[in-house]
Amino acid sequence: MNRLINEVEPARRKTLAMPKEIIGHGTWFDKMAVEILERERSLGRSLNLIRTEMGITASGFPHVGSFGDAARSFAVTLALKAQKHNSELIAFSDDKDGLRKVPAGMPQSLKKYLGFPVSSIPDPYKCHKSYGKHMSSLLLEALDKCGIDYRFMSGYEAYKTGLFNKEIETILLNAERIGEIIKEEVGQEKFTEALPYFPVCSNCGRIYTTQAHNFLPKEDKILYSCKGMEIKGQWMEGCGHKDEADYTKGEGKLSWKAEFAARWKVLDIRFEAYGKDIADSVRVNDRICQEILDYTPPMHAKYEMFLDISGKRYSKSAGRIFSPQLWFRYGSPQSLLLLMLKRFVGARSLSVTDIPKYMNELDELEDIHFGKKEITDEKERAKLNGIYKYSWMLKPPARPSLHIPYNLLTYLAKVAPKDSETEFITAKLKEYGYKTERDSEDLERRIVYALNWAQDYIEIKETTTETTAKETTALREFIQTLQVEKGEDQIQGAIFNIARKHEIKPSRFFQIVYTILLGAPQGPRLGSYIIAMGKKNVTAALKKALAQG
RNA sequence: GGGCCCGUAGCUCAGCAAGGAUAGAGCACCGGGCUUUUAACCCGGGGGUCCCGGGUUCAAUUCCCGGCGGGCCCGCCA
Repeated sequence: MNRLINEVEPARRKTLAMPKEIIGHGTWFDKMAVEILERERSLGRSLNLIRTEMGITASGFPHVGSFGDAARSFAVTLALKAQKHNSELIAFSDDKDGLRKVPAGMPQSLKKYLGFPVSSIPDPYKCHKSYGKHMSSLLLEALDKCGIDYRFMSGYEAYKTGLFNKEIETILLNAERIGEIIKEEVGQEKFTEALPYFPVCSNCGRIYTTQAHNFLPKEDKILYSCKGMEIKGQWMEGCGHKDEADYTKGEGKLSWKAEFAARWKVLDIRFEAYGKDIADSVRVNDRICQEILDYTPPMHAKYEMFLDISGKRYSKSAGRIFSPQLWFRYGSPQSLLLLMLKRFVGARSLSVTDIPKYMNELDELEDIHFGKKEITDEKERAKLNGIYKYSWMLKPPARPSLHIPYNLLTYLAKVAPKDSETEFITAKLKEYGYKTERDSEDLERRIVYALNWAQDYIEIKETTTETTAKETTALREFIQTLQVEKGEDQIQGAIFNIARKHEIKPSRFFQIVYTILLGAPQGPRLGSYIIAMGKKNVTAALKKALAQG
């Protein structure tokens, strides 16, 4: 093959060396699907149903990171399906986990439930069966909104119904070796003594205060004592109770250091992505899965955490929650999916202020998808088009939508007069030549995003500005004129005339008026804006500014 | 102590997965157009040792190794 390339003239090399076939939709996910299939084939496992998995945290508010896990895993499932293999995503709720900390913004009354499994804590908002259910459903709502399809499983139910019984037994019987594996991989010695299982204390109801020290295989029982544990730098005191737990009845759960392995084997999981914060646990589980449970663990993909603008990680409990719901206030589900899917690796700073970028980028990708924008490189085109399709979870719309730059919409939203925002914006867009009658539903959604944005992030302040005596006189005259002039053009013209009459550069005079009305040195065409805003309001604002200046 | 990510235009970044021709975008800046200067929009312009050094290759911003600089994660639980 190499020789052949060398013999042809250089200009043709590319076409010969390049024509590697584009895999699937040309994205990372398609490549991953191929790798999974190759791996499964070489392992000789059945390809009838290839399962991917994600974990749902139920102990705190879901944030965009948890959402990303789901979006990426589901994209892999879709890629597998695109290659004609049956696949499904398991959404496994970690609702048997204990509450470690009361999340910021939640009632302090929850403190008494610290250490309790989140599925046995009442929902403080009273809309769900439990605290855990409330939290996990927030994420599930976001998934539904984005068209992410999954099979839901509850950890609490799984333990209760004995789904992991056999694996728990194997793990407990091999606890010593597991303790060594953990020590080898992460240097933690705790499990060389304690069993990798947390019983729920039959006396105080907490799960993280117990230590399991003996396993009685014949009776399916685990002996424990409720001695307390350090969680997130805080000592959680145990009640001192000693008892036995029956693991077949779900009277406890496996530690994460061994639970994934059990899940992978029982559910026959072939792919699971994970954030780098749990990389150690995954490594440990991979070994336990292979060496103890005799099941080759799923293929993995590791992704980075999201950072906020100051470089700190988005934390579920730090009160800086960037939730999917927050995103949907300013941007479409597809724009969030685009963020998650366009790149797999790499840390990313993320701020709400990035949303407009992704909204615009999605429009650009849509242009490529519908052939409105030319991309000469075939591979590049396939990839961008693929990302677009995955942003729609492979169900892209049949027709392109009406594209309006996000910043234009927020700009219009900012200056739109109260109570007639949509009308004002639509009228302006029409004036700029946009075909607003088309796709009015989509347009309305875009306007709502922009209005939310403007409301939350752009402060309109009527401000005063330093003016010279000449300028003050001019402003007074302008106020007078406003009482008389009726039309947009007349007002527009009057500004020029008054400025010239008082020997002020029109640009300076415009600046003054904009600053007073909008708090910014420029803005929309004033004649029409003043009409839209209402002459009374404008007059009042100008008078106020004069009085203060 | 262990591991990971990032370093591309003045700023923010894309491109890097499966290496390919003059390396892109937004913002900012400069010039022009849009019924007489302003927003939006459109057209044009300047601006880069793709962090440094090796290696692989016909070909490296892209892959590999080693530096330097910035940042993150884990080291209890999850």
